[in-house]
Amino acid sequence: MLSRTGLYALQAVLYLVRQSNGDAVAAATMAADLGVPPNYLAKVLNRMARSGMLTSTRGAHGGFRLASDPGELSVEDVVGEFEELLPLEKCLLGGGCDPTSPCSAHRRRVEWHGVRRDILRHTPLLSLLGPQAVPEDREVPHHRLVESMIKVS
Amino acid sequence: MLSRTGLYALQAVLYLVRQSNGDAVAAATMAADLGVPPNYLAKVLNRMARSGMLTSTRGAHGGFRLASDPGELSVEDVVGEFEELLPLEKCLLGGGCDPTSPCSAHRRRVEWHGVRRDILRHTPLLSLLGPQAVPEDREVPHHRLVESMIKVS
DNA sequence: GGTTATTCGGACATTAAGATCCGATTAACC
DNA sequence: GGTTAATCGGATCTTAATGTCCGAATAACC
Repeated sequence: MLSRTGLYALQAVLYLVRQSNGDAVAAATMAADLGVPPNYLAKVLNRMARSGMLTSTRGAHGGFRLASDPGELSVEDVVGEFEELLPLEKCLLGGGCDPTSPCSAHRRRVEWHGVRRDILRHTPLLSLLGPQAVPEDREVPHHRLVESMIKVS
Repeated sequence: MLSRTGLYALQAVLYLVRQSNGDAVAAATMAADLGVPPNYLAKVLNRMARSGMLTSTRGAHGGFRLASDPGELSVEDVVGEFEELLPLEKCLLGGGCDPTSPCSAHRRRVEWHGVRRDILRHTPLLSLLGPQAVPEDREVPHHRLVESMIKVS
């Protein structure tokens, strides 16, 4: 469900959260610490900087910093930039139902899409760092979980 | 999370469930009805036949049939064949923790893997065909859902 | 102002998944 | 037994994601 790229983004942000002295971190050191491909991580970081999630400074002592309070971030905030799952033209069951009056299976897929986004949006980034930090842990019906795992698009 | 191939497998089995007269269905007709690439679907069906989920008969009036009662099948039964997500050598947070004494983040990932499999295993295939057919719909903690979406391996 | 450490971003390479092609085999039907 | 309709499975092509390389820009420090 998460692309490798999205996973790198998540790792990078979590890394910066754990660093949390004010220093910028160079892409190369971050990559070495995380054990991920340095040049590719650089690209991912660059993209995150352009999207406003990180700030970057060039030159000596440069690198990347979090642009905002990580306590405010959701998983979706981090990962959304890298996950394009928009179109839903085709019906899972193969009926040629058109977008204006979709069949029931079709409608469910659209729902799933929303469910997934919703869940990622409502999950605080920091909750991934430990079981202690999960505020308001809502229960989700079992079958919806499966639905959210099914690739949309 | 589901590969496209896994999705094809799911579509194919659901298609056969909905057919449900005793006739075998040719890969080509199934592909046409579902709107998926015929030659590729043929390969997927072939693999399912070899794994024992479908039976295949060659020649005229040949094609594919379900090998067993679909009511007994879980989503995992259908999809598991196509989803290899085994190794977990590396720790998400980059600490070089070894497999014998993994760090807490590492341990969580192992959990996630199990959670995902468990969920797919406990979801009846037929529950995907409509909201009516979901027996014993257990509730799952929200954060576990997110964990299960994070790509394992 | 020169040197050094870094990001920036475009061009290119690699890889795995997805998809296609086709000849060989097999079963039904005449 | 020949024809037809299907699976079988190996070889190959395509595409998108991932990953590498490198020159240019830029900021800190001497």
